[in-house]
Amino acid sequence: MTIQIYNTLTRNKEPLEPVHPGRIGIYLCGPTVYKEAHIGHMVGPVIFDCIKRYLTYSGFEVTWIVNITDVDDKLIAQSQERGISMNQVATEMTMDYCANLLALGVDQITHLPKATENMDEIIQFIQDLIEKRFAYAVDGDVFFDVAQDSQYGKLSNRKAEDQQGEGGGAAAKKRSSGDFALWKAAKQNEPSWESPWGPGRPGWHIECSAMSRRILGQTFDIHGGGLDLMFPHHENEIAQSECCHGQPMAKYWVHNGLLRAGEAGKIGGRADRQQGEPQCDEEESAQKMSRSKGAGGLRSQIARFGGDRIRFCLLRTHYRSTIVFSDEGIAEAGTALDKFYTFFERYERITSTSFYLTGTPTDPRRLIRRRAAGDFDPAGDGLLIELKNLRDSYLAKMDDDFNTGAAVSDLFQMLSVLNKFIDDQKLEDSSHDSSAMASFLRGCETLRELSAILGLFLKPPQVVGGGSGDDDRVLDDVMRVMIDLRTAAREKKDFATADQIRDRLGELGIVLEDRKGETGWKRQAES
RNA sequence: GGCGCCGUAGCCAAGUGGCUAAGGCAGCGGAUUGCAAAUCCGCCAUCCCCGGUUCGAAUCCGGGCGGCGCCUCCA
Repeated sequence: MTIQIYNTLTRNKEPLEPVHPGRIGIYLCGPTVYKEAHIGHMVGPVIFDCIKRYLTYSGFEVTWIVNITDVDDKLIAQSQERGISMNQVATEMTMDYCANLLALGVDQITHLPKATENMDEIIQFIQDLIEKRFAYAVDGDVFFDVAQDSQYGKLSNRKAEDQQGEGGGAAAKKRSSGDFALWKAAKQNEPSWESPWGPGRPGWHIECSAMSRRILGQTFDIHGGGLDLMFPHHENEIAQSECCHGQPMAKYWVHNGLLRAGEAGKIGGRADRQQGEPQCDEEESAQKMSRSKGAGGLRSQIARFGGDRIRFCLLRTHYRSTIVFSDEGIAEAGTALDKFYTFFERYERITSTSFYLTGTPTDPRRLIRRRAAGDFDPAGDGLLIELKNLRDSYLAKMDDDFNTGAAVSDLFQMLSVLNKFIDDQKLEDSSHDSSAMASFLRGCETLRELSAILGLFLKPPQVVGGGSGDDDRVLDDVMRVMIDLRTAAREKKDFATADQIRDRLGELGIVLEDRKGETGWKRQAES
């Protein structure tokens, strides 16, 4: 019943015990907003969105921070390249980032603090470190003195010497190569802030130490980020914060696996490997998203496939493992999710209400029933006993380090159970038993409850294809005509004509479904 | 070179000491259907290789082989 959480710091699962009972603070390293977000940037936010939902569901009051790095070398480079201010670049890309988050259903973030809006806190933090002799200023730069930190490297199991940090001119100023910049003196024409060491800007790591302290305190519960940030970024955050405060920065360090762009075919060997054919092509190998061409296509991908589908692709795998993100994977997720969408249509025909409104008294964002509230007594009802077992199984998996990949299977099983119940009880006929209907409705609430934890099915999928509402209304009218004509043909046993209509529509991506007494239609999912 | 991860069915993917190894996609057989679609039922893996620990291992240890990440301000 206690939630277990994997802690990178100890390389073990540990029971989640908050610093302050009943409350949990989460800090997730967010993006540097210098260009459009890509799908790889969404992995952390999506999994942490689920984690927050689940913790809230489990009774905790959760504060979740995602920082926005809006001052940085790459931002400066972009602004110079585009001839606009750094602030303008940052504003544009922050909006892009947030738009993508919302499209994927990530709406649980409490604060999105920006580095540039926390300069006082950052400067104060650096001053504290200098006073405590963990940092030193040289010609307008300030460096962290790694040699003073006996604990350095405990997160990633590395030594200070491994940290290269700033090269070039900065290297000469450092006491040792492992030292890293807390403050960088401004060069010509660079945006800068006044400080005790002269005009400059913060180094990469310090904003996280400063902002997490301001909002969450000196020691907070969960610090997250991609696996690639473990070293040097998180290691340096720990060094700064723990040297400054003399207490742990975060209790649990949670790292999500990275995404790779999947390519069909054999994976080629490493370039630096000597043996074997030297001719295998790098083209073939799956590659990490961050530097690949996958960037930029995110918004169109979400528009094309729908946020739930992308989200499902990310949640069907355990968050700590690598996700291979491929076209085939998206297509497969589409087929899998269609089972749910088909069920929701069925639900609507039976109940005349939208599944998306089930158990949602108010704002869909708040659609998190408390765990205790969702519990129920099956009271000997066969359907409810099955669903209760699946619910228990699901919750046990989520309790075990947020195992969304495993939990998903219970959702599919619930779907089968509910579909079977509809078939067996003939709920689609008018003559069904009212107590069966009551069980059904209760069962659907559980499906709603559990899928909401993953942030799935919170709203209907947008109509794929992007027609305006008017177009859709016209299309629906036209489809009525087609269906009427076909129905007439079928009644005359003119199946050749009926099948021709269905086949031709099929070529257009429209699927007809003959049910008792009526024929429905829908568009085939985009793949 | 240093640190770390992974190898489960045609594909994706849970499971990390003990019931018949989840679930999804694809496929096959059946129910249903005028035929389909949707839905339901059934079938479909002994877990990269070798050795060890154990009453018992996909799960622990050792050794191979193979894939991947970080060590470059990339989530």
